Amino acid sequence: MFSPQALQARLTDFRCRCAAAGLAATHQRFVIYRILLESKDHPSPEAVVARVREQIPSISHATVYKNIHTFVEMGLIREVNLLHQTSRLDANLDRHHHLVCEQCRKVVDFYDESLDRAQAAEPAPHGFAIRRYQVEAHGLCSECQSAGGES
Amino acid sequence: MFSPQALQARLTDFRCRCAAAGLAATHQRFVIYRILLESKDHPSPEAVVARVREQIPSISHATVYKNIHTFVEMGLIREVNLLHQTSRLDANLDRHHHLVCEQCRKVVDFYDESLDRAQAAEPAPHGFAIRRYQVEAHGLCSECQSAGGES
DNA sequence: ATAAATGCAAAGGATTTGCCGTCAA
DNA sequence: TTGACGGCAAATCCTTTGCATTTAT
Repeated sequence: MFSPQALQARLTDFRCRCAAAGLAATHQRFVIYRILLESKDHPSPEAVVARVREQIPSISHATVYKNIHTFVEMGLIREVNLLHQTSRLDANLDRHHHLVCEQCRKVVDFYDESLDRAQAAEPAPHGFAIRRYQVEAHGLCSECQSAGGES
Repeated sequence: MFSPQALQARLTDFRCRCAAAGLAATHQRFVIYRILLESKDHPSPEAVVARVREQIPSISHATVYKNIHTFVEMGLIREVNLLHQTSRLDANLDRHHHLVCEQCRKVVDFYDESLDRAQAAEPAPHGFAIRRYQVEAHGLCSECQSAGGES
């Protein structure tokens, strides 16, 4: 994911950001973050648990899950899939896109011709065959804005 | 989601497509599909179970879940979130997009300036505040193409 | 008649919770 | 010292599975 130098830089930043946020720089927390930085494959929390256990065999699921949440809140990492708690179904097959609320996970249809035209200039890497583009616009729905979406 | 006429048309189509696919036109199957057509909110399977139970109180989870899978395979409905089995994490905060394999759910980073420029021409509906755009390109990775991705 | 579909209940996997002991600051 | 953190185990939620019964064709 990162060059060795960039990796070092981020790990140093990490200590600062923990200090700034008033978070203890525990060994577990540090290893979990390093594993995430080194992972090129968008791992699941379970995969992170497995990788961390190679270095800290006794680490618990709870610790890994809690730290992942902390990192997301700090903005240190992101979830690729905002909507992963459950499947979400759509019987509307017309060309359209989705607004996804980062707070409450509401999904709203979004018809927009500019977005319909989104198309890559580069060929897809690794021989990946693209079938369709789907734009997700992430943000806050009006309810969550008024509720104070300072997440 | 659809006008009354469009709804009727789709329900008629539905019977034809079931017949064509050799699927029995059961009452349960029909009601599940109608609920999906009428739902404007991208419901979860659990939400579909709840709505169907207003009409068929005795319907089982298994029936709803199995039919949803059948409908997705037939292409009658789509999943908004291809990646919903588990969270997927990304420590790479650089601007980039994702290729998602419809078959094996692998996620590959995709850097492309054209996609970076994706932006709506229309204002977002319902006062939704867009924070960032994220393009997902859905298709088949090279491994799944060779394996015969005739899903 | 017969293959497919439903319903039930139990199992499975991911994630969260509460509580207690431990550690970083 | 002390509040935050880690570990454990149980609980929860979503989804799948196996099997016996019913139903559509």
